[in-house]
Amino acid sequence: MGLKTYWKVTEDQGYLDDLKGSQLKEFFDCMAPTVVNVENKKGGSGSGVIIDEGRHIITCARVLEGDLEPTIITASQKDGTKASISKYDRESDFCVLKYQKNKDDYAELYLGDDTVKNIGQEVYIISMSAILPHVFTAAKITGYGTYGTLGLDFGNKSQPMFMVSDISAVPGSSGAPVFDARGRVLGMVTHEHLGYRVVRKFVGNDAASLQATNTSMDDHGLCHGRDRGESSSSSSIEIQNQWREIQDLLKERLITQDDFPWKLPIPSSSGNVAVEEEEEGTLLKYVGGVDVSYSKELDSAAAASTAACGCGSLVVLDITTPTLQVVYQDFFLLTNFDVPYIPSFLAFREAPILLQLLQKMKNTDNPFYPQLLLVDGNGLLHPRGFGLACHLGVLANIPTIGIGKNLHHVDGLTQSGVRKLLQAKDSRGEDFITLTGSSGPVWGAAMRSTKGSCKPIYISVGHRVSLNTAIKIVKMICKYRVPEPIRQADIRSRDHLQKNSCGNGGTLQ
DNA sequence: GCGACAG
DNA sequence: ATCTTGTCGC
Ligand SMILES: [Mg+2]
Repeated sequence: MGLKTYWKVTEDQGYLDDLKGSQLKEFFDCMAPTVVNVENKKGGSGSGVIIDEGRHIITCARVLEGDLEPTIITASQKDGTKASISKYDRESDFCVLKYQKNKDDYAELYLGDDTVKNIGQEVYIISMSAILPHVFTAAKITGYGTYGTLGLDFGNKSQPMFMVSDISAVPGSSGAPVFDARGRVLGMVTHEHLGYRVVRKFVGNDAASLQATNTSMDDHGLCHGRDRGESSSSSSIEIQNQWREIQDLLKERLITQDDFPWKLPIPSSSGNVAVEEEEEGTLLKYVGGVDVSYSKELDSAAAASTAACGCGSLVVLDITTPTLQVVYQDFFLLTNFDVPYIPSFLAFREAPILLQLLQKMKNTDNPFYPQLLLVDGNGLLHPRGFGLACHLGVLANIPTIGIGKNLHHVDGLTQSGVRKLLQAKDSRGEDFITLTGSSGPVWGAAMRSTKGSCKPIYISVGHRVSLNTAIKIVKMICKYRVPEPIRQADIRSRDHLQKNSCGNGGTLQ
């Protein structure tokens, strides 16, 4: 019995690597004994984690539903034991329990406010419901904020939170610990919101709470991260400043050169796809497309508000087939979606949904996981050079290309100006122009993807694919004006939303 | 100050 | 993005 941590994980430039293969099971076997089930007398239950030798458990306050003597099931106490409450803070949804029998393994709390720099990091959630054995999920940190900035009308508005993508809506995961790859507890699961989980972060302030409850600071693992004064407000300006900060941070991880393990198929003059000699290395075969469709919320409760319902889609096409066959599709339905669209902040509306779809494929080791992702939205062609395509690429660490169907006016570029240049170029046989802003840099390219159309599409670098390569690839996957992966994602998400959204659930054949 | 502004 | 009918042309 003692402190459990997982040390086999490697680190790269200060970032923990994701757990791979057999590490996942090892990690689970190592950390699961620290996770307990908490059941209240009303029959409601959630999870918690043991944090010291003194048999203290952290869980979220709402799990108790007012019960002052919940029942705990631990790895060594399968039949349950009563616990008392050492600390209860409804405002920040934080609760410390103490139980008497046995000593169990415990986990280390990570009290830090540097989660911000870890957006994109993979985290691991273990929950324990009353009946099931421990349940394990890998997820990614997709954003951060506070109760206020996340739009949650509950408790202390400045309580730091972060969001994780998480596919399994496991009952009993409230209060479940969210571990980093080392097995340190970064936070605990609280709400589900807009299709992802909200995690209450543990920060420096919580150390004081723990000391006040006689938890022994010496014999339990407490390690402090870099703390920063937490100030927040939920005004639109403040949220946009926070979002800008996230974009600037993530941009440091952006790669704008070719950096991928596959090779491009070279279209031969006969029209068939020929291989650039059978060299070593895989060919590009699976290209993904993502999109989100929306419609008005029909639900009576939310009808008057701005809330909408939506459907995110991820499709994968086999580009080695002449018809560009769709070999995979998945959808994510949303209800009560009220994150606004604000120009240049599209990623904060759509990325959490799309990341979740990617994470689901990754967690299930799906053989069609895309080697490249085309994104319905710009990459570098963005006021701060970090549009949705960059955002998704960095967070999911996947090569991406940004596709815009309209021009986002940046650095003096205008629709009409672009079209004039394109017409001039057209007479010289070229079908694209590079978009050079009035301040110098190249933001992307405008391309006539169909012979007849005068309205171009806008291609820009997302992540790990250069502009030249992006143009080559887009040219080979355009059946119509909009590149086929995006076109399919668009068509299928709208179709799926129409057939499965509010009011239509299950009533259609 | 005003307009423009991916999806 | 969504709400929407017809209409023009290949
Ligand atoms: Mg779209």
